Amino acid sequence: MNDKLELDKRKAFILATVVYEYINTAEPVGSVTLTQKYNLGVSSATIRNEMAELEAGGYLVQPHTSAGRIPSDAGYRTYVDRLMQPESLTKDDSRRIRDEFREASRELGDVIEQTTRLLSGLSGNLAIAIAPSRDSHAFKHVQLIWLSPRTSLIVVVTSGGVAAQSVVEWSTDVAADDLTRLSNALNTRFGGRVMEDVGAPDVDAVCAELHVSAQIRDAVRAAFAASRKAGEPEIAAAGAQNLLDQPEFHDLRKLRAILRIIEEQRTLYDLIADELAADGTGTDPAPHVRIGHELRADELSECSVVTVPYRFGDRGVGMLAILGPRRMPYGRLIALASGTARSLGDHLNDVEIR
Amino acid sequence: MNDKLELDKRKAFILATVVYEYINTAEPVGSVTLTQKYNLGVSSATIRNEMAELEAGGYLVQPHTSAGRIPSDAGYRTYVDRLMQPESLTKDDSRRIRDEFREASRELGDVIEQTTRLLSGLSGNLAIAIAPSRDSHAFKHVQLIWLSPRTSLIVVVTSGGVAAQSVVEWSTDVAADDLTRLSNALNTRFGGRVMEDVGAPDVDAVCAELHVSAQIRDAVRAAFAASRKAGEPEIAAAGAQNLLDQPEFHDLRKLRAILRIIEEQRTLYDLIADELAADGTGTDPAPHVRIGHELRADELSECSVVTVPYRFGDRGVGMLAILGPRRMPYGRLIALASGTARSLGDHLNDVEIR
DNA sequence: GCCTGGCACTCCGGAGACCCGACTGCTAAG
DNA sequence: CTTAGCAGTCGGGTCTCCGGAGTGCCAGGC
Repeated sequence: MNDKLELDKRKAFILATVVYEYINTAEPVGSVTLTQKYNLGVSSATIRNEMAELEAGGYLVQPHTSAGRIPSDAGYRTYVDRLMQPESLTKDDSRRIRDEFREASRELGDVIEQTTRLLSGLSGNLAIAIAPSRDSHAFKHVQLIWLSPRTSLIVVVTSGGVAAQSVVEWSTDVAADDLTRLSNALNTRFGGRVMEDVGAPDVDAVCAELHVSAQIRDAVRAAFAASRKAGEPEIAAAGAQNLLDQPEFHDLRKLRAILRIIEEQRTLYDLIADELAADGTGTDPAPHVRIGHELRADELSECSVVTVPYRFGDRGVGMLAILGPRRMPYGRLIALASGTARSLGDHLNDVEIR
Repeated sequence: MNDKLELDKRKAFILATVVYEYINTAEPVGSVTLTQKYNLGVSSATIRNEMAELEAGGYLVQPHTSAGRIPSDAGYRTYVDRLMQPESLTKDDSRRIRDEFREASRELGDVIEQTTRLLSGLSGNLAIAIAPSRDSHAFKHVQLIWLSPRTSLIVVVTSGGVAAQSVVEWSTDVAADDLTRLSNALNTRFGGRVMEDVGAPDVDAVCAELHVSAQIRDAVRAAFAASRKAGEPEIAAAGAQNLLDQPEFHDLRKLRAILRIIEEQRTLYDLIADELAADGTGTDPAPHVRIGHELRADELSECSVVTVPYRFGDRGVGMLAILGPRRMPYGRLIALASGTARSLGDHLNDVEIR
């Protein structure tokens, strides 16, 4: 393999055309097809020579002798990075996106799910969304609310919104005043802190000062523990059945592997999360494409993923992704993902989200 | 078809054996196989005659001439209702169920999901769970909490727990006293009501009495709307990839149809919800089996579903289900579903669930 | 030196042809 | 009522064959 192979204008055009044709037909493309469908001004023999060189350069591969060529990972990569012309949203698509978000839910989890359904429908592939993590949020407020002598409500609020709330039942009567005093003490003590810094010992200290019963102390502890756990990533996926249409997934073994990955949210999350980390603060919400082995997962060696981050106010950065066969219409999917991410961000930031 | 065909002892045994054998092998079963593997005391010719009668009676069908027989819906039905011997949980299974719930989450949604993963793993089929609906819950408490001059927290509590909470931002300063007064007024007004009876007009009336700003009124309205919407059914499914192992789903068209149903939670819910309604208050948590066309969905004509209700304190009745090919090990799956439902119910009722 | 027409070669995949095996239904006899 | 035996049916696996698509290479032309 000669990695240094420079692509002259004609080679570039041929490569682009092969990729384009293969994406549309799912059939290996040969030199004659090329000369017939696209006017290249040269004969098929010349194309053959060029294609042989492109194969030597690692951009194309032959499934078997006497078949046409299909793009390699590197071929797709070059296509996406340098040859493809960017597309913008069609009128129809952007209208459908707008309409969808016009009546979107106000519940973060619901919005995420709805977005994946939308994006999988538009793209005809599997769509994935992860919600911004609520890590590193500032403590804002805690309140113990008297409901009845034997029941109370505990609410913990962080900069990310209400992080935990629960109704608890006491075995003995509790006075409203005591709850208020405890609330105030906790608030002064924890004000300005980050959630990670509020541990069980801190809660215990305050409770001890006020001679609060063990029962109440445990309940408060649990509430804080839950509010820290609320930072767990939320993730949604939709459109798995779309993948069945693609001939590359007609093989049951491959299909099974993919389905397993989709159901294991952990793997799915990891798949996209490194992109999140790489993106850092995500000042530019640029779409990223990872192709085949770049995904570093054997089961996904025939897949590509388009990811695009979106920003949700002070809650951080979330991620939208489309997973499909390597042979995907990159231009269109990038436009769709970007457009959807933008609308999703707008929706989240405009509307009061719970 | 002669529906009145009475099954004498031998016919019953043959039918049971055919179903059993087909469940285990997935191959149409013929008369010779039967005589060889099970000692019936008669020759294969006799079995052939009997099987022909069973086919005439509608219990068996032949995929094509010169193939063995497979059970019809009616055949499975008879097997499940009258011929099959009930199984109980194996030691191993019940241990795994117990272990799983020992460290189960305290979040209802999480528990539901975890349960489907457990049940799909144990059963090797698709597992579905729906959480008890929170419909018809009693209003308990509403509280507007002062966080800062420009931000407040609104919490609505129903008999089902915290139904809605949100942090709202005001465009003008708000006094803590006003919030307390409004909270008290709302509580006295709505105390003892059912959530369905608390509409926007009621909220408006109280707000008007106290001359509360439109901004606050709208926020309270939204909180109540959200808390009514919290009654929406929660549903989870896991184990779709298990279905790929079954030869009946190797046909891509069928597979696609099934996957679509699984992803459309609405359909999935409907599929199981009528069972919920039929079960009523569910005093006896008996498992139900629906076979093939009994499911009233063409896509599922080759599937069966085992459902079993579980009770969650005063929140109502939820449902656990296993969906798989008609050719499923009914005895084992019924035992698994029942056992899991029991443990799930115990867990939910013992632990303080948020 | 690059392009092109032509030719020989390769290989996949679909269409038949074929046979084997697994059943059944039926009949006649015990 | 049961049984052995037999003829008939049908699906599915295997084998062969052939056409089509495509390649690589070579020799000649611009």
